[in-house]
Amino acid sequence: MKNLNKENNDSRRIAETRDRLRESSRRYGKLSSSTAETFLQFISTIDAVSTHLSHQARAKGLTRAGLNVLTVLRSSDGRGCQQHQISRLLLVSRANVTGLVNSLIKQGLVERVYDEKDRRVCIARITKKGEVLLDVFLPDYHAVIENIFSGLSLEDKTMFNRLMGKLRAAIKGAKE
Amino acid sequence: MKNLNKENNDSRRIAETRDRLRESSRRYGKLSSSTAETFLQFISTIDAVSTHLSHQARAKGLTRAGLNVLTVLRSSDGRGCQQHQISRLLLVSRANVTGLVNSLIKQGLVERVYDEKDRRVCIARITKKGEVLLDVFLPDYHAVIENIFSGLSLEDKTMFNRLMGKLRAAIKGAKE
DNA sequence: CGGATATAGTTTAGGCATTAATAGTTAATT
DNA sequence: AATTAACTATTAATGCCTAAACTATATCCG
Repeated sequence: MKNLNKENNDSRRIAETRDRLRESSRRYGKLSSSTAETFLQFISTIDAVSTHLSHQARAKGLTRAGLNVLTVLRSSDGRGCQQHQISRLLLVSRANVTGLVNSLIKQGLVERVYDEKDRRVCIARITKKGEVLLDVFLPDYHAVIENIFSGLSLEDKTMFNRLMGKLRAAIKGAKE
Repeated sequence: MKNLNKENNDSRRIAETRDRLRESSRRYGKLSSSTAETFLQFISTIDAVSTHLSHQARAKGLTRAGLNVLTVLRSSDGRGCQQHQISRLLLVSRANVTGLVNSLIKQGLVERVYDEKDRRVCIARITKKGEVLLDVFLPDYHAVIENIFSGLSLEDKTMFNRLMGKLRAAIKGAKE
């Protein structure tokens, strides 16, 4: 019953957003109705996926941002990473990495080591505790992701990838 | 030349993220390679679209959050909206709406009116200045959105909508 | 009527993200 | 060798976002 209400609310919410978009499209004439609908579908889905994954992480005391940093460090195999590398890999600012690493250190999941040769850089390294946490958390997290895409056949996924590539290509084109 | 480097960097970044995902998939065995790739494509595209749209808005002194509030208020046709309605429509917390409306008021784009009948509620209403701003901004913004999806045919868009619906359905199913 | 319950909005505390300014280190140039 | 430029990381200021606690008002119902 509760779920039914939620579903109805959600459908109505999307419908109202659709109405707003259509109204704007009509007013300004710059947005085709097909694009408006596809944009709406995209935004709604991003919201849903993003919220779902954040909740999964939070339930285990993690955040998606912290998780991203941990997986980067994990894959560096003990050597650790310079913070500006993390910044580049995750497409976030260096200042943000400083903060994320600070909070991971506070949780004991990461440690900082200073480079002897180049004294500008410091290396962030995942701790044993961090590795254990990933081992416990990631299998469930991956299962959640697998489930999100479980409705898509292999052909669907190929199509999905192709469509996503087209969007990124259009954006890349617009920037040049 | 600058663009070429950027493109290469971006491709390499995505490739490295792909490697990390594959490594995790192998380690834990819960993520199929097709899902890992599709998830990567999805996340990368969300990043690109989100950054692109935010920059467009910021270039005109707007934020996407503020823009969302303004378009909701615009569509209420002078009557304005209760803040909790904005919260429900945009899927953000009431506390967040308080902050967003505050900052829009500071910019003179929105005003608060208090309800005589139910003294708990206050109505947020778009000002003339806010309407003018939308009239100036939205045509360009819509053109940007149209351009993002310009590579998709009508069939592509239909497929896109269908795939997005499947993702949301899977999430809805997981919550029940 | 009057207490329990629900609703609307704000405040507080905290996390993630940005840009701009800064300090310290290294590299390049002249 | 000294100056200049580039790079790494941090800090400060700002904005979006949340959950939870709080205030005030409205409604329900025994």
